[in-house]
Amino acid sequence: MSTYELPKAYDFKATEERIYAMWENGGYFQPHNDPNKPDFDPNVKPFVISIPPPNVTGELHLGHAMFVSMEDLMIRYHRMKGYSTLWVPGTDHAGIATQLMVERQLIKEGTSRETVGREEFLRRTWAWKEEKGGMITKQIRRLGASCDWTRERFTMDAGLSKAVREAFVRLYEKGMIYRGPRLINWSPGLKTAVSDLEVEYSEEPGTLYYFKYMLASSSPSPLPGGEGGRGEGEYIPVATTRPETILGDTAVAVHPEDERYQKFIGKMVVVPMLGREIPVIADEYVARDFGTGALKITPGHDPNDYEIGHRHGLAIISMLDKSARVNENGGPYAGLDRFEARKKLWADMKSAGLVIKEEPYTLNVPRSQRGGEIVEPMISEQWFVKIQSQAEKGLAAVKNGDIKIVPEHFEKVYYNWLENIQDWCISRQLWWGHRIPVWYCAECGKQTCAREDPTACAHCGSTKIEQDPDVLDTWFSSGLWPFSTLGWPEQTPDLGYFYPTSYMETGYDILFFWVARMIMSGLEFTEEAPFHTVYLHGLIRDEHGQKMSKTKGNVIDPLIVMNELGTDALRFTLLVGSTPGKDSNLSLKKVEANRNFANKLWNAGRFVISAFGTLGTGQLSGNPTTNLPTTNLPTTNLPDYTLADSWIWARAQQLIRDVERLFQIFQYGQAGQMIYDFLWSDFADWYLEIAKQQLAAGGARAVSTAETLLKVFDLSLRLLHPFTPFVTEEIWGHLRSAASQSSLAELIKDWPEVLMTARWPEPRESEGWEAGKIASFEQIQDMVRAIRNLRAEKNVKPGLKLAATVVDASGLVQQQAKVIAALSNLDESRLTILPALETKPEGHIALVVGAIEIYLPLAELTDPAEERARLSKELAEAESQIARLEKLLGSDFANKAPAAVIAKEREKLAAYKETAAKIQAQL
RNA sequence: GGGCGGGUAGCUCAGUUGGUUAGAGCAUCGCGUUGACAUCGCGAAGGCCGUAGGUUCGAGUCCUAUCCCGCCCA
Repeated sequence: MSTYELPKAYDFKATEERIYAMWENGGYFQPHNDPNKPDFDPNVKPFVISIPPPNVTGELHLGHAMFVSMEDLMIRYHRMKGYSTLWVPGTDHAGIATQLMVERQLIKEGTSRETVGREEFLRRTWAWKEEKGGMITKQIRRLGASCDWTRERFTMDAGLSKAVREAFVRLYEKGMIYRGPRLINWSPGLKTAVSDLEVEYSEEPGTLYYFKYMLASSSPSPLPGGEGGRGEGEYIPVATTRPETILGDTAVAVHPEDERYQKFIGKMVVVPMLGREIPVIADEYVARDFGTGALKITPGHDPNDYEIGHRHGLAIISMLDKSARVNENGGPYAGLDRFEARKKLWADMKSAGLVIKEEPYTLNVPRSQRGGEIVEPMISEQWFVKIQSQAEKGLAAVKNGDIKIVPEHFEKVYYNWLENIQDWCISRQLWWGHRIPVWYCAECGKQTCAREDPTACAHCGSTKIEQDPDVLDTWFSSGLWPFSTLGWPEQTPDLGYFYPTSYMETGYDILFFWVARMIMSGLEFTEEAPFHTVYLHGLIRDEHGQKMSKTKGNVIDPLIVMNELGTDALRFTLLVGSTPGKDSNLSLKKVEANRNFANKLWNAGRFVISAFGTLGTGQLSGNPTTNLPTTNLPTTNLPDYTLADSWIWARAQQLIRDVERLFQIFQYGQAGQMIYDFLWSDFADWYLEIAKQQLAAGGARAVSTAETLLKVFDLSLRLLHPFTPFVTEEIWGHLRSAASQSSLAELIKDWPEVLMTARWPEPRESEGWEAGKIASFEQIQDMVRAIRNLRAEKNVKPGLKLAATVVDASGLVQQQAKVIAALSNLDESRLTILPALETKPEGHIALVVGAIEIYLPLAELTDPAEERARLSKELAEAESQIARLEKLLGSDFANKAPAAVIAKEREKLAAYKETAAKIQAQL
């Protein structure tokens, strides 16, 4: 057997890239059962996730790191369970973001989008995409993502574009798409419409302006002429936060029951500075206690006013152009920017005596999600999807359980949104995106909407047709993602087998933007829910819970973290630090701790591997499978498994059950924590230390120990692999090859080539012996801890091996003497174990652990009074526990609690009683 | 205004069918480096689980009220 040497520390830099290439080149990311291949078996269950496509312009941030880690975990787990697993990767063309990026480049070159023209602009955008677009997917690879890159998609690919076209045409033909002038959110800088969801509202300090709406009939005005008077005469006081919109007012509204203003209803008032006369109307929408209780109505520039305008048949005046400058309807203010107009108009009104007062007010300013400029509600000709019927189906799918949302409380959020949904504005005045497939005829004026580009009008046959210049909202194509990526509208083998997909995993921040729209589109176009489970993760914040932002300077770059601490450390931190749907705070300290965990694992692996080298050509204990001894029963001609062997095995089985249970309820973080604790606190801290002894014993004992090390470590690595794929794969590979060169080769003969396709450890029922072994081992742990504790307290030199006398009638200590001696640094040759002891040995300090008494020759280190105090304190503690438990067991608890719970408490009581009695005897 | 989430150790957080001395990481304090690991080991200290009621044999966990903090929608 050759010696197997590994470096002292895990070197992730030398590992990750190599392992990833090995996986990808080995074809392991592709589903093992592929409907495009001849040996396809339709009975194998698929497990499918479509990646939330990042912006093709994007650079990796922690949000990406989070979803990649989470989805990769889900995927790897299912792959190991034997599902034919497919994770479809891809990117999104990100209309606005990408267009802006290319435009910026053009401006740098001293030209512009308009100058080069649409065709050239698109050519440049594609060129940019080809050159730089792969960056984000390379970065996703660094995270260890096991997605099938051979199936990578882009929303502007021919296939996906065809899907978008098909979807649009179908909706159009069903009458579910319409075009018309509506009040929409206009982004004046980008000069495009944006949807309601793309507007964010921020509270900002502003001003509430109070002014006079003069009554038109309140004659005679001291100054003749229709200039709105000089502020003397009858008027309605009105307050507004946006005075410039006065130019577009078409009514003043008051509450019908407002006594102050009832008399004005039906009369006309005069628009300041313009002299237009507009009516005073009554509407219950008006809040009497806000402002002056009278509301100016600007249907062309405010969503609520738009509604009111509709109710009352008011005129709609647009007073801003596409750059948000005042247009011809603003009279003398035409040409001014909206904010300049506000100032000038207010100044003019002031000199006209129409101003009452100004007061500070907190505004809710609508800002564009992209770029942050103030969005202007405006009337504009746009395309809309009638959403009502889709929304109803989307609601039903979750309500009837076809789709489950994790965590559950987001179902309410989802309902709330769909129940109040508005038609979706899908057109964008951009060049980069899927162009709206509608042509207008110059002759008959009708629209032609077609799957293939038409050459003539479908109505009159004229060739004078022109395509709508607008493109579709990027989310329109993203909404088709789960099925368009699989080939829809073609009935491809992939679509047939892998659709509907399984989980949709993403951040809760795009529940409406994306998840809800995918559900609606899926139901609309495929008549199936596109996935059965939605798992929403939280947002990643900095270590004090602050949102990360460039301005705050608290952004953590995942690439830097991976460079410095390793991908596994980052992944494990994100996965274990998160609970479904809850934001989590990331600190580099945690990542560092998890880097240490990877190293711990590495070194545990080194130890296990080193154990193989000590074996020589011993024989195996039997049952040569990956699934470990099915029982702890001894096989012939080998010694029994030791207590430690049985304990670690029982604990490992317990862990497998726990992990499985937690995975089923999406508690991945807790599962990861349990694996961590098992590996560190049980396997490394206790079992490895004991294994050292057992290996040193040589012979059959060493063989069975090495076997247990191998099997338990193998199971642990399998469980951990979905969390930290690189380090586990690397160690497992070494484990495999070292074992293959050892006398344990038989044990690994059914291991696959790589850990990522190894079988997931299946939970099995316990066999009955476990609880006893665990309890015994825990007694040993308690003893060892008590001795270590005392040694530390008394400052016993770490190198000094103590003699000891132990009183134990159960035989456990006798049996485990070596283990106890080694772990608590006792001198085994001077360890006396007695079933009973009449008198306390001279010069010793006593420790009591349950029924076991331990005497250590440390009296000279201790003041007898101090010693009595220590024991008294312990006695008091035990007695208070006894009192507590006796009270508990004397109460209704003993009648009403389940038997098992009561029994547990009785046992505790018995143990405390025993301890108390033993301590009593010392005093 | 409507809805949702949270307040647990100095810090950041776990704690999912209520089971009876509340856990982790980091930070703090002792002690310790000849072969798995100082990216480490051994030990210690630290919490009346926001507050007040209620349900229950039993509440961090369920209910009600209340105070803070955060988010989403209008």
